[in-house]
Amino acid sequence: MGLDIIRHKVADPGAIIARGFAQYASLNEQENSYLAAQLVNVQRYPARSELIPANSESAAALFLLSGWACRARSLADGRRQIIEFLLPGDIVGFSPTKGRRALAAAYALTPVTVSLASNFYQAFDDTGPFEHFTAVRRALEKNQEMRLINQIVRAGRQTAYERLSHLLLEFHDRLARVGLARDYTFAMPLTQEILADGLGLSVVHVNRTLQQLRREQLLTLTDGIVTLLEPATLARIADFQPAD
Amino acid sequence: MGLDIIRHKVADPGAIIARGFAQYASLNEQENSYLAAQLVNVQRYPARSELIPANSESAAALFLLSGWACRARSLADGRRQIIEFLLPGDIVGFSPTKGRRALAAAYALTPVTVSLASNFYQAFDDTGPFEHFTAVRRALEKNQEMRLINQIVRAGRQTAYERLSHLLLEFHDRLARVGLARDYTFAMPLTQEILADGLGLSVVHVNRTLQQLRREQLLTLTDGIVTLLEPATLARIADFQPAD
DNA sequence: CGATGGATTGAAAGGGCTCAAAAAGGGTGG
DNA sequence: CCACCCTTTTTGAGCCCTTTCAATCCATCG
Repeated sequence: MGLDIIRHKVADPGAIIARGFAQYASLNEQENSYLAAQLVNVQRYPARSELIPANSESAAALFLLSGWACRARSLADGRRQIIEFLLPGDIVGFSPTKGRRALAAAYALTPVTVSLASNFYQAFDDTGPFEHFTAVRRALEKNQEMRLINQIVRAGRQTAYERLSHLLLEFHDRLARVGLARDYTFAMPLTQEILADGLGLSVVHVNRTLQQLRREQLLTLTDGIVTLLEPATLARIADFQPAD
Repeated sequence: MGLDIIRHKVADPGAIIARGFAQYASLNEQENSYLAAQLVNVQRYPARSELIPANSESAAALFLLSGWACRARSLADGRRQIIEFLLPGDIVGFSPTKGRRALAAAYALTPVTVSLASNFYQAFDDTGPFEHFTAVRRALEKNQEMRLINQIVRAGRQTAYERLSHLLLEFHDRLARVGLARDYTFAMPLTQEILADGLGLSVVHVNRTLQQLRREQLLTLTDGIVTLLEPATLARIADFQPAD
């Protein structure tokens, strides 16, 4: 198998969703089969495609089976800010739970495969028939809020060096939870321009900051594969605390 | 009355909560009286006090009747980032809805009066007995997420000049909704240091940026009273779009 | 009246940006 | 397998927005 796991070549693409859910509640048989049934409608989108338009309303959920996506907002003059990154196992446009109205557009950053689960959010309501989904929904909401808060702190008060370290630690933490990291190595299929839009930096500065981290032997990044060589040092630099 | 409204001297302090709720759903009599009953336990806290510790769990809601608060996170070396500002009418620590665990500490920025509503969140659940509260909860969650997103875009991609304009427009928008602005004039009881922590800037630069905005006749700010003289121009500068 | 917190100003340094161009990859068609 | 094109990464240089460090000013208050 080798790098297969890291490169996200998994036999059953739906397994990643189940693995994600299982972190927060152990589902019963009924719930597991409902979940599996929701994942059958698989679709592919190319990089850069808009998965969910801003201000759109929908009761459907998009489970991200493979590939990376983001929610982003652009200013009138073209500056773009990525609000949050969405990784395999995440739900794209999870926010529709609230008012069912996307507050920012979601885009594919790489080619992605998603499962379109229409009306899934109904099952997620407290009033839904599945007792354990509420716990999962709350956990996902909490994770999302934590991501937004981290993004604010990074952009508001950290240097480029700290920001980049922090974001990479976050990626590792999130991927490791769904089994997409081996030790401290994981795939990060993002261009430096995308990183820049996520960090609130210029591409050039992302490049130079990455080089600094490499020069200091804190990490390697080649061919889209990141290895955090000194995770403890990076965590200290970035003031990083993993979600519980 | 004059400036009384702006200075937040209102006869019935609980009215501001009802006004806030009424924006999102028209409550029935039962709901209104439940809400009123929740507001009787009024408490005062001085500026700088910690209203909700980070990582604390609670099913109680704090209705902010008067004064301003924030959620904030500090880095190990003392740098502080305000995640979001909480204005009169807001619910402090609203996030406990999710997992009932505060992700960031909440602090009073001025002396505040709050109503402590224990177990209020139960009434907010979809399973609660009050049919209109779900709509309100969703609207509040949406507003909060929008605030976090705005904070990210400001800090990540806007200049100091744009950031400050944007934040002041947001304050106006939010205060106007609960009747705490007259035209484009409102009270903003924040020091420049607090603004700096909210904007991800240094105090000195906030000061200079404010002076620039004043010099250009875009606003006035004296004695904690802001007047946006050219709201349309400010909105264009800041790429501001009010919540629907 | 000294003490204190906040606003303001000046000067200098620096982190990060812009502009520009060169390398390095990665496909694609011939 | 090479030529060509387009994207991405890397470098260099200069600039500027923002920060830091220090004072000073100002109002409030015990």
